Amino acid sequence: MREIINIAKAMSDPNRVRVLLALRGRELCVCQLAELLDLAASTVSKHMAVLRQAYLVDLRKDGRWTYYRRASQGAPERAQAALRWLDASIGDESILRQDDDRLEEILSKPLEDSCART
Amino acid sequence: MREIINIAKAMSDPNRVRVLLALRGRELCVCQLAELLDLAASTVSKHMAVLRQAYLVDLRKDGRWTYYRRASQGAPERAQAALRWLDASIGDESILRQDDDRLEEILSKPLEDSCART
DNA sequence: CCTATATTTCGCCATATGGCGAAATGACGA
DNA sequence: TCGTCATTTCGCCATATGGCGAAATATAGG
Repeated sequence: MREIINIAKAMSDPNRVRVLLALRGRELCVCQLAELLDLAASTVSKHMAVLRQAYLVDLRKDGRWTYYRRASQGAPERAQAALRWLDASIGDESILRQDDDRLEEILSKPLEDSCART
Repeated sequence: MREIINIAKAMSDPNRVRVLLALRGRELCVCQLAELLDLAASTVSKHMAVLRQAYLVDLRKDGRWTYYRRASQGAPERAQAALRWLDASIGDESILRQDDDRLEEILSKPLEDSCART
């Protein structure tokens, strides 16, 4: 029950859903996510902790950077199934298309442009 | 997106999850649910409005009573899929077994015993 | 019409949540 | 060792949420 609630809570915020969708097929670091969502890094960090507690994302630390990616095979089936549900249920919305465009731009430039942008 | 969020929010409260599980294969009226959860009827009513807005439950009015049941075929696929996810993901927990027992008892007695219990 | 009763709506309160900036932490490179 | 920078943690604020009881609504039955 606790796990179900954690997953549902994690998915009940628009910014966290946008993160999960942005992480389809790639990993992103906190400052890239912060730029995408236009939120403070501390806020993104808090969101990622919620997603992690639900086992929806995993992290990989590389030097100063923390890269988040979607939960993999090792994750509880509940969490994997929730991600499949999200992917199957999400519609075609302008904000998501905007995120896709924005992401492409973010990924095409050096990391320093996303981080260190005070 | 809005719909995804509504569904996730609806499933992010323990009492609402208990309701959804109690409604597997049957319909229940507000006072039966209130007795099961040991909550005020007004609180249950509010919970049911949240579930309804997410298209997870439907209602049928019969005289003074309002019976709620799980969303049927007519409901959005997103909602049906969410219920399937819940059923598949929920574990075997003592509170749920207690609910099952409690429900059996509630259903075995006349409706008046659940309602009008001021 | 009047009463009883099931439900919903309305106010209210306590707690949870999401946002920020500042401070703490950890790693890199000089 | 020191400074820089990405991230997290902390403290704060505004709003959302879940709970209740009282009042409003709706229906059954005198």
